[in-house]
Amino acid sequence: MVTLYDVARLAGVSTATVSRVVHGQDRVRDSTRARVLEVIDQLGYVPDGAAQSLSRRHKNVIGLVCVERQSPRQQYDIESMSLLFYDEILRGVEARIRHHEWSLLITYLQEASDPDLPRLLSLSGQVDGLLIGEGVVPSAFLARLAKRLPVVVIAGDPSERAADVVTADNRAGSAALVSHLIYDHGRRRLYHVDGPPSAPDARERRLALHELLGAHPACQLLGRYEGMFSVGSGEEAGEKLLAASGNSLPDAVVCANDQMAIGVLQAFAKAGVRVPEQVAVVGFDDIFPGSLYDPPLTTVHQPMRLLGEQACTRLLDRIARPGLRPKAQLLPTELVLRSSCGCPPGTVIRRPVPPLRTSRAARPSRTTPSRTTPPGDAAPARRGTRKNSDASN
Amino acid sequence: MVTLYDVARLAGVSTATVSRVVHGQDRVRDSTRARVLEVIDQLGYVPDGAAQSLSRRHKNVIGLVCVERQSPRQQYDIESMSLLFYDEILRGVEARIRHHEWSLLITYLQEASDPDLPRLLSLSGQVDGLLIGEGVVPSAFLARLAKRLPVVVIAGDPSERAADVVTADNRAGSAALVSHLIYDHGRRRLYHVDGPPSAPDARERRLALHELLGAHPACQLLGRYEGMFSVGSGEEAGEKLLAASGNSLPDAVVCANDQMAIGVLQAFAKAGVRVPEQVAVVGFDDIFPGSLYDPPLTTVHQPMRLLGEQACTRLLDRIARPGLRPKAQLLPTELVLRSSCGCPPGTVIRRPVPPLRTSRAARPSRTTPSRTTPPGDAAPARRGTRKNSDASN
DNA sequence: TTTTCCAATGTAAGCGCTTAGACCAAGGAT
DNA sequence: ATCCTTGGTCTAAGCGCTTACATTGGAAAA
Repeated sequence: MVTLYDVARLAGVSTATVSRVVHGQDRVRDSTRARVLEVIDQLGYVPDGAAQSLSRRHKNVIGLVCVERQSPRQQYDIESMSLLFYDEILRGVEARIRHHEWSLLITYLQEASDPDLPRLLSLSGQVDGLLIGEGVVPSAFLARLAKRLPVVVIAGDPSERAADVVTADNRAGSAALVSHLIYDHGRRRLYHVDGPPSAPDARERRLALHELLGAHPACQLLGRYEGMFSVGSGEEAGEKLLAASGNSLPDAVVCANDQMAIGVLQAFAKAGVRVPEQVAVVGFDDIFPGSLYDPPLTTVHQPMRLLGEQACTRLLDRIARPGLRPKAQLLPTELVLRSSCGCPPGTVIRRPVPPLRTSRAARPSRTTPSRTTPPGDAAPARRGTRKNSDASN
Repeated sequence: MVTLYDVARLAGVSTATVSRVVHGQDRVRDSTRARVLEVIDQLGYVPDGAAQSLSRRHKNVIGLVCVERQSPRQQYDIESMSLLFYDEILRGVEARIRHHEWSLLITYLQEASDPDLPRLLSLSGQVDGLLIGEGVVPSAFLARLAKRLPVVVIAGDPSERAADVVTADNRAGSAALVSHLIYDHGRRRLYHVDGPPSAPDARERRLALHELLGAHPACQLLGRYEGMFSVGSGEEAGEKLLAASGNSLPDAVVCANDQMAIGVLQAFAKAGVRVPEQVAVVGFDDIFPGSLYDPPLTTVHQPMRLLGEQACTRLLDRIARPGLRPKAQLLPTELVLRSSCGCPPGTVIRRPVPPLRTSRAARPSRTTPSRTTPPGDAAPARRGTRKNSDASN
């Protein structure tokens, strides 16, 4: 291994000078610089990152932790689309750091499996800051991590207080989508394919649905299935629903994400149920394949790439200036109207979703909230175009 | 920051003892261990990765470099599916290192843009080994890198000698697909939508096509379009073809990858050309959305995840035992028959592609080869099921 | 000429960790 | 009683780099 010393010796200068040449900024005589540069090139010297990190007091590396839900089953399957989420986030993060001299350390964790937490801990020794996807890491553990280094959670629970959170405005998005179903299409009898209880985004979406339902006595929730965000569980939900409801189908099936909506679509197709004529089906997230199904899926676009970018920006900021207080940042979503909701075939409308008027209600004090917002507050809210919305700080 | 010294002092032992406790293996009296562990927990001590890397003589980090073709245009577009490739590779790599204590540093580079090479170089100072996607990094530079640390190229030119290469058997896959078109569907007049000249995989695929064509005088190549692997360029290829060929369409369009095949499909759909009745269209790679188009795309499955896994395995191996000589490893592909090739609607057949009999011809001595294999050697070859095939070493 | 000043360069003290080798009891063998 | 072991622990020398501070040798100022 070629070290700084080797270069210094061969160039007949001190290590300090070589270091200065390598980093360019300091004043070094041109002739000296040229000589050193030549030796560097000749020897193929590259500074050792570990030594640099140790000497400066930071590593210039941030960690991205992707918490996968459940165990990965099939290999190359539509199931793995849940990872699509992280791929996009990754893209955003990468775009953000590309031109700064930061590196990205990436790790995938199984959902909250205990043996993984130590991995997270040791990871925290290798980076200057941590980006954690999904709010699945226990809050207590998060607090412990956040004490050591800046942490920002992506798509986590916006009421998390230990660390920064950057997440889509799930509540507003869900409200807009359900409003569309109720007001624009007159769908009254809804069925809910929910996500796992541990998922904070599913919770926000569910809350919005319930609020809207509460505000409209004419509407009713026919039932609920607790899925796991996978296509398979969506299919099961569809089959169960079909078996249970005989010939009185609901007007619409509201799914907590696109994968499950696709599963429902598949179950319906298999049973010969026509969508949206007999039932509307809507999802959430706007994953790419959703537009390719028949009928194309109506959904809410979650700005995943932007999520990654913003989270990264925030993290870099916190690393640069420690001592900031954690805050939650809500990114606006977009209603994506295609035809599975009842809109005419060929429809492709993207409609920005403004923050809810009572967005403060999205951040209840501490405990898991249950219907904190009084009914009637969750009106469609489809004017204005304010862009970002900080819930605090 | 809490250091080893802090722990040692508080526990009343030496740093050596603390270190031994942290790493578990050495003999430490139980009572001592317990005391140290307690202090560690109380202080929330986590070893500093940089210091560890410096002290042991390795970092336990491997780098994954994804070389993106062209500049990323649209945001959330089907175009970005080229990245799908890396997402799968990433998955494979991650799966491989998950249970060993390695970390993954990931970097995206613009195709061979000069200012990026220094980034690669400095990256090489932060890792123990490098995985480089696509054979787009200039071979000379690769050699320079490989002198410093183990490097394995994923999906690169199998004739590369400076570094290890792990790649799909593009030639065999392409041969199998074209044979299917010619023999099973009697398509004689072909049109080729090729990839960029810099892409080694496109070259292998092209070579197989030409060999087959050369072996069958009854078949002819009606034309060729040089695309850039994007949907857009595929669309353009389709339009150009339509404009040029009037009402004498080719029997089949062979595309160098799925994105372009999808583009062609879209152009044909727009013009009312029926696939596969009027023209067959086939792709390569088996990206996920291909199965969702109408008609579902016939293609060759490239084991991207496996590629990542194997490449990683090889890299780890080389890191463990330096001094191995670089070798190229060819991974088997799979023919994926759906209906865009002329197979009846609903067809879904996956057929393993055995290595070509003359697989040695796939590794010409040094220079860019041109038709090294004598015509007639590229027969359909559809028996046998040998699994892996090393072209050398 | 002497003094002053400053650009250019060198010296050396860490950064936090690992680990070879030294040291020390406490048995066990002789 | 003396000499070896040997398990448990400590000492201290690095790992390769950065950087505060010291040094040096002109050029400018006096």
